[in-house]
Parts: sequence; structure tokens; C-alpha cells
Amino acid sequence: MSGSRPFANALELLRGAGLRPTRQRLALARLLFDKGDRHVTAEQLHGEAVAATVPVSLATVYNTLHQFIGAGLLREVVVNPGRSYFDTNVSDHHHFFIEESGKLVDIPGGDIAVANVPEPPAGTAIRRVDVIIRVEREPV
Amino acid sequence: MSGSRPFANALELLRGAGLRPTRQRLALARLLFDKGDRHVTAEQLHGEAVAATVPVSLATVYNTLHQFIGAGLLREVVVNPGRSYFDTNVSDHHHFFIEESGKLVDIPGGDIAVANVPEPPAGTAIRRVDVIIRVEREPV
DNA sequence: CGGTCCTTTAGAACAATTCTAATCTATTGA
DNA sequence: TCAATAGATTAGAATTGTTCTAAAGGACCG
Repeated sequence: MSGSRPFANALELLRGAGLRPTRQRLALARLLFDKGDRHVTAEQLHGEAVAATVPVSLATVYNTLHQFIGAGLLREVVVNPGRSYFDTNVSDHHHFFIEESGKLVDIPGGDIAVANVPEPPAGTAIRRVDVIIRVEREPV
Repeated sequence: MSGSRPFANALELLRGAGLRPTRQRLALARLLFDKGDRHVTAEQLHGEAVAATVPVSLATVYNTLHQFIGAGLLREVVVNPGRSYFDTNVSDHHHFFIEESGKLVDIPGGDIAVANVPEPPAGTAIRRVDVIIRVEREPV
């Protein structure tokens, strides 16, 4: 067997999500999921696709990212106003955010514990708990 | 009455922050700090100022908000790409975020505990831990 | 008061994202 | 296999939130 990834190939993954396996979606899926856990911006991913000579517009990159989110294949991480990160790791986990470089680093879900979460406001239910640990270059 | 606020009036607060007490800054400080803890966007605050017939431009609202953050009077909360919230509560606490309405609700710092925070990446130090609990309208 | 430096301003510029309407393509079923 | 159709992609415009710019205004010190 081959690794823990549930979908060995992009085609199967798209089928499972009910998305037509177009050339663009296949290429984006491979870029996203073939190299382990990643945090990318739309611009970055578009750049990678273009570099790989896959003809794809930025609009399609955004469309695809949102469809992948809808299908549960991707998660959006909000750390900065005015820029979204897309995380290929959809398991329970949190993040370090390194402000200087704009980089995200995973914290495995088991490593961290959020205790005494109070009752959510009346009429609402918890959808997700996000923990962002903002770090800065250590002062010498 | 005096209440618990350390700065009874906007003038003193600005002086303490080393900011010239201009008409705009005084008015914005009052709008922000005279009604208890608030979460506002720049647009909202600008709207309130205009409604109160304080002549102030949106650029000045942004400038002022950032100066207040620099002075530790305000905190920025990032929950949504493309929109910043400014929180007048700078004590240790976290937030519920109600997605449908875009509203933030404070969770007092003592109520919640983040345990087993792992070592930050090499060369970095923790600046802040943000916990955002995203909630949605409860399915009936 | 006058000079200096800080503030404010309108509007332009900018960056990320979404929208639009036209074109293209995967799929389906004859 | 092919045509019809529903869905996908596209370039470029539009939108949104925020920052910048250069000029005019205001606070403060002497």
C-alpha cells in the first residue's frame, strides 16, 4: 500500500468530490496534494501552475480552491487581513504563524489542548476552533 | 462616576500615548472607549463619527486605529480575509465569531485554557495566542 | 504671534478577490 | 460517433478594504 493518503490520484479525488476532472482541476489537485501538507496562497498556486505550463487563470484557481474547501479537501486559514492561506491538512490541528516571513507551521491536533471552552452564544453551535500562535523572530 | 477605566477621559488617554489630542482623535477615542468593550471595523467607526457630525476621513480613521494599536489601546482581530476588526479590550481573552452576522463575542481569558503549547519554531518567540471559536446558527 | 512639525484630507493607487459574459469542454444519450 | 447540454474556464472589468500622496490645516513651543 502506499502511504496514508486516501486518494492515490487526483482523478479519484475529484470524482469523489463530484467535480468534473478537467485539466485545470487535475493539475491543481496534483500540485496541492502530491507533496504532503502545504499552506499556499492563490497567487502562489497559480504561479506554480503557470510554471508547470498548465494553462489556468487566477479566477479558476480561486474557483477551484473554494470548491475543494466545499468538498472538505482543503481548509482556509485566516491569519492576515487581505490574504488567505489554503491548507491541505484538513485534520484537527492548529498553527504557528511567523509574522516576518508570512509562513504557517502546523501544530498537530494532539499536541495542544483547549480546555474549558464555554457555551457558545445562544442559538449557535461550534463549527471549529482555530488556535493561531503568532511568533516573531526571537530578540537576540 | 468613575468606573474602572484607567483613563477617565480621552484627553488623558491620548496624552498618555504621546498623541496630539486633535479633534478627530478625541472623537474617535470617545466613540471607541466610552461604551465598554467593542469590536468595530474601520468603516463602522467612520460611520459613527460621521453620524456624530465629527468631520473625519476614512484615512484618518485607519491612521488613528493603527496608532491606538501601537499604543496598546486597541487590538486587531483577524477572523475574515479582507476585513479587520478592532477590539477595545486589550486584556487577555479570546473570541467567538458568529459567521452569519460577522459578530465577535468576547471569551474572558480566564475561562479558556490552552495547554501543552509546543515549542515555537527555532529562532522565534511567542508573541500572542489567538483562539477563535467559529460558531454557526444552530441547525434546528 | 510665527515657525515648525505633526495631522488631516481628498482622491488616487493598490492588492486580493469576485464577477461577467463569452467561449470552451466533459458528459450523456441517441 | 456525434450533437446537445450543462458545467467549466477565461480575460478583463468590477468591487472591496486598505494604504499612499501631496497639499492644506492645526497644535505647540518659544
